[in-house]
Amino acid sequence: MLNKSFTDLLNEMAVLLELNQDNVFRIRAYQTAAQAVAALTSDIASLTREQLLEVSGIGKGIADKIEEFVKTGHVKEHDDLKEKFPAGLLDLLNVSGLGPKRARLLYDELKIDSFDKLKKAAAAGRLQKIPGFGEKIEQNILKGLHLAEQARSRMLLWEARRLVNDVLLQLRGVPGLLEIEPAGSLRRGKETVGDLDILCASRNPDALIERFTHLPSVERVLAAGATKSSVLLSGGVQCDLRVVAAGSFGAALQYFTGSKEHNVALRERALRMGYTVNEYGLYRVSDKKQAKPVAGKTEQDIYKKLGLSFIPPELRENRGEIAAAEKNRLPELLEESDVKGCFHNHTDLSDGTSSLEDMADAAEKKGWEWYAVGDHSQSLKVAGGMAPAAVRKKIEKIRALNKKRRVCRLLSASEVDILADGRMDYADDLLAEIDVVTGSIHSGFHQSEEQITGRLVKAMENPHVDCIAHLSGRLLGRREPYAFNTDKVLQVAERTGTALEINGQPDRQDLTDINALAAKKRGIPMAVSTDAHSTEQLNYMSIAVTVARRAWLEKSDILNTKTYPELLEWLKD
DNA sequence: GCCGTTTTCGGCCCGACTGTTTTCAGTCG
Repeated sequence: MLNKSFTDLLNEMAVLLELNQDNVFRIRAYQTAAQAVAALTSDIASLTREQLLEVSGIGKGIADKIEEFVKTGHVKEHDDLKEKFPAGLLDLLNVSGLGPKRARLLYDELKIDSFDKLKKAAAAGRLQKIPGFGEKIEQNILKGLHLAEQARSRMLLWEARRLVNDVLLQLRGVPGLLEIEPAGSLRRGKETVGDLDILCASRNPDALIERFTHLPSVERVLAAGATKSSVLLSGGVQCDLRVVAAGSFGAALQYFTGSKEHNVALRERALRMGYTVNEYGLYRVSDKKQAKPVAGKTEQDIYKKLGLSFIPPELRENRGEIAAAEKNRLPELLEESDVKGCFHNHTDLSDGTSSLEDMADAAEKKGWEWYAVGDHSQSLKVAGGMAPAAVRKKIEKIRALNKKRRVCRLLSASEVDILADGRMDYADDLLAEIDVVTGSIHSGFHQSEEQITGRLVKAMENPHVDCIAHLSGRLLGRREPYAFNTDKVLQVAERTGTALEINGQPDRQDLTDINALAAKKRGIPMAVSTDAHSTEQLNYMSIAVTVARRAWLEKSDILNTKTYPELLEWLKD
């Protein structure tokens, strides 16, 4: 699959073109194209020129470059640009306060092309001698340099939610506060979050900014204006606060939820309809002074005035949601309250930390109607995988427990390893006794694409395997997905009716939103799972549901929304 | 470089904050 490397190439082209001070719209076109390629599920190498040109954001120029890249592994213009600027110069753009213009100036004037040279020049006071630079900018660059060196990668959605809730709690009591809501990629439910955005409506913005910049967890104040402030929380997470009047809250929430691409498309639509939209409201273009907003108090009003049904934040990525909203054809997204149970989880019989009884109690407490209690299979020694005899004993225990339980019905489940040669880790007769069999890969990550695809296909063709867990095997920030042919695997899942899991572990989130959407298009059933290893981790269901929502999934796409009798019916099939 | 409910040419989203400057450029989101 060349898509990832080509996406990276397009993004790097955009940066290089910025340094080259190329046309800003050409630069934007490369960024848009990178987004478009990232959202494709088919390999760019497998698409015809006609198919490429159908993709919005890809025109003749980019299509040429795709063909060149597929054929030769290079793009000449990219190579030429890279030749022009030293590699270290690109790194410098990661320094906050240093954009393409200033970086270029530093390179032209002082031949600065590395963190090291930048640090020395700034410390010696040589930057402030450059026209347009001054003492403050020099100091800010030094600070930015320090931050970049201890650069924090994006945090996981789960962690971001925890951090933002902590800040919200401390701001809720500030006098004059009317509304407060997290925005940004966190509200859109992106798998990782760069920094935290919080939006408020208040009668007393000063008090809010004052409290915000003095929170105990604030390490440094980056900016503090009348309506906007940025701080660095301890641990290096940036948190931005915006304050608006109540009448603008909806417009501002829409604005700061993004995504940028969604907002650009929305504002272009607004202009075509004779409106202009900013964070304060929707205005007629003829209303030059923006005296009378047409909408602004709620997000719903903004979308309605633009002839659109309300677009849930998770869909705002400019992947066709505006066209769908126009035709009133948005999906009715899965809600966590639709979920009636979970397939994939563990107990202390393998590598979990809670007992079978405690897990079952916790599932019941979540209001679930059924719960398939799982554990690892025998090969996964590091996780205390269970031998066949232990599995049979566990099945007996579950049957006995079920006799005493009324509310949440228990089923037996197992996460069974797909071995290096594609066989399942238990014999078929045992698999037949287990209610829910989930197959997963925990070994042989470095096998070839053919081998791993073959293992997944063989597992799905086993009639006892109900579901495949964490399809790609990635761990966010730690492990790349193993090599497998997505199209082929989805094709076989469609044919065999094998379900695919959306794993809610914060560092997995696997299927990805893009693959889950591709699976939906083929009508493949999916399961949202917690993969819980303790009672608390059953709350990871919220993460799995968020991924499903980002993938446009509805109740009917998800097995967990089935009632207990419906579930038994599906398992029988 | 892309795109079309004005357009195949001429547009391309919008504003806050900061710092270096006396009206604006650069950066950021």
